[in-house]
Amino acid sequence: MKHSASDPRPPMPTMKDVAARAGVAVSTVSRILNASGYGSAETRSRVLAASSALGYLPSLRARGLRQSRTMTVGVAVPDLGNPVFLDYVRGVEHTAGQAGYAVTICDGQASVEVQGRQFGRLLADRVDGLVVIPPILALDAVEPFLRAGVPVAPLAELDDRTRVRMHVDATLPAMLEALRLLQHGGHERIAYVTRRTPMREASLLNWVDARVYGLRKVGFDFEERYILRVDTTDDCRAAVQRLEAAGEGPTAYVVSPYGLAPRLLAAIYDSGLSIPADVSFVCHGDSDWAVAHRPPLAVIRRDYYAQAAWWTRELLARVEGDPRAGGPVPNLPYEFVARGSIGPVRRAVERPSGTDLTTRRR
Amino acid sequence: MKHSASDPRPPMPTMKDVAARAGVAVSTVSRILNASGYGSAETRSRVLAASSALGYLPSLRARGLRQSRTMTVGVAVPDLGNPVFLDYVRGVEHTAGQAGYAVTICDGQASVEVQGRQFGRLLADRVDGLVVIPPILALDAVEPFLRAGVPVAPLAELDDRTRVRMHVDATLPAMLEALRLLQHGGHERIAYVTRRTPMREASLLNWVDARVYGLRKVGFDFEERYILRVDTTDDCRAAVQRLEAAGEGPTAYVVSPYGLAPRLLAAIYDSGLSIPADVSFVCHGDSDWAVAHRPPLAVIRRDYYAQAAWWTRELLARVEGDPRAGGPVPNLPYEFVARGSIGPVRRAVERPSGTDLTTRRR
DNA sequence: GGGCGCTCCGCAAACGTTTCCACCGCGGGC
DNA sequence: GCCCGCGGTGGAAACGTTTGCGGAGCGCCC
Repeated sequence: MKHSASDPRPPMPTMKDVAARAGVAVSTVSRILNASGYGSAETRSRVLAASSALGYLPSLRARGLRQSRTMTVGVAVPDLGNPVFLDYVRGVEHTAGQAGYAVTICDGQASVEVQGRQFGRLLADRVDGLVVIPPILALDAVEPFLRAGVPVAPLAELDDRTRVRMHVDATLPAMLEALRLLQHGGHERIAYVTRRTPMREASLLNWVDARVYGLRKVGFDFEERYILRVDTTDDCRAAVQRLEAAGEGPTAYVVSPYGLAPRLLAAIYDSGLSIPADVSFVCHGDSDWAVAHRPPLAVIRRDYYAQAAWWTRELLARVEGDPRAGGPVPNLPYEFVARGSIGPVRRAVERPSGTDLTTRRR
Repeated sequence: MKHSASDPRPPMPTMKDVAARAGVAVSTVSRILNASGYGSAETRSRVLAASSALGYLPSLRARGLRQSRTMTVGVAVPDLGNPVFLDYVRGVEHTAGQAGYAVTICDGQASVEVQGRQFGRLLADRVDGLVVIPPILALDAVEPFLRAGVPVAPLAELDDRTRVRMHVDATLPAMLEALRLLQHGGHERIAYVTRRTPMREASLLNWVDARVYGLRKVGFDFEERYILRVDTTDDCRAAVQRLEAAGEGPTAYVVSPYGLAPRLLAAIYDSGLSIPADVSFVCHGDSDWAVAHRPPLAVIRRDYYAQAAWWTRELLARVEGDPRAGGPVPNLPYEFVARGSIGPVRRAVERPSGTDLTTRRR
């Protein structure tokens, strides 16, 4: 596969060109451009002049080939569509950038295959390290990094026995706080809303329900019928209406993945319910939209930026060969923010189940 | 700057290793791994076996160095925080991926400097092409690409005379449609809400106000006092309250950059106004949140995915040396979606200006 | 005055690929 | 029987850097 005949693309100037123009050897150019105080003032200025005159830009490929290090780390996010992950990415970008590393963003697009391909590319590109934001989709594709000795910061614990990932979910205390507040307000029928089709199929038990299990361990248990697994807005509508029709509508909803919040919200409204009079509402992930909502939505939020920053520092330490233990993951700030969408239970009149709930708006 | 002493990182297997293990020359390995039908069945299987046994992965840096092409295109987005840009990115990712190209995402983080650095890196990395999503922040940093003959798809027209960018904003007809509907509903005091600090300072006139000017050309003119330039939620509150206090509150708001919609919404509610009874509301960029809102928000949306896909195809055609004119940018679908947030003007009673508008919620 | 160290610089070897060229054996057409 | 072509393979050059090594020039101390 060659270029078409018409290919007058002027090749970029190389170090040899600079050397020729300045009348020195390439090695001299290299050293002057890289080392800080090298060469006589005269040659240095000549080289610098030649370099900028030609618009010279060193080839990172050649450099990376020669040196072992590429000064690049990858960050793999499951799905850029979720703003939560953007916070992570920014955390990685900033701390890595500050340390002089470039960052390659890999958007997994919620697909195991896509992320797998990206991992392969990252490794083939010889990145110095990799930050993987949970949930890790292509878990198997992480292995080659470890074998090649490339440091990986999974932001999670890899359970070596089962090869599945247990996420270090520090939001549990905040969730518990929210649930306690709800219970205190008299709520008993609390629904937990999560994805139906998890991003990574195999991890259904370990990721999607991690919070449910985690909460069970610390003393809070959702009723099985109040665990709603939904994807689309229609799913939400169906789930809500089914419960309402059965006369056992929840008095509060806790929704887990960020993207589900607006969908469930629409479903609740479409069922004729109002917040917080009929149902209370808590979701994960703060945003301007949550604040702009009326009533403002109570949220559970966490400083993902700081979390990513910490892990990135830990990763870079390993990259630089400093095997400092790093210690346990620091307790990063999480927060439950109570807002107007939470109120005391008030389901005085159970509406007749025959009520028309199927009113759709366009 | 060397590695620390402890650096037992096992080097990744190279093609030489594979060759040695299979008992052939490196050139043979290369050809077998790349060309489709090469070599005797016997050697081929031996090489393949050796390759996978060693977990061999070709070094893209070396390959890119040897060949002129890197099979990589960059996509530069001004700010990943805006979901609109995510659609663009996905469009580029998919079409480029389908053509066998890898995509490097560059998040400009709404900063001229950051994007400038990223452009430099992209060029130093010798990408085959670059898709830049408007607004282009580091316009000057595009120049080196052109000089180096690297194709660039700016998704916009570059005005060679002034070196500033005129964005091809096909949403104008949709905006006009929305405005006509508002006017038809009796609205006369229509506010236009946009950023105060544009991402790229120099392009204030050319980007931020492009829509205002564009509309003026087709016959719609905003009053100057109704052009609101805001950044934060507090800005929004101040702007709204100032107009309200002066007794000249707008009866409709049209908000331009995506991120501003929820902030202005909060400001409107905080001023005690309700939608659409007091004011109508239209914003750019559809989302689940806009639909979940009550009333649902009218939006102006466009198929950015398709737009990005078209430009990517055009770019790749140039990369492959096919200088097909490509013709004019196809008319990509845009849409004005009228929803409940738009209603007829009804400001029967002008509320007394002494009303307490400063009620804040936490 | 000779050796020594220091600065400035050039040569050449790597890094891991791809690819041009040459070599070899072999079958087929003349 | 000879030559040509061809499939299979190896050797080596090249891509653009970095870097170890060594040579040249020069000042300085003993």
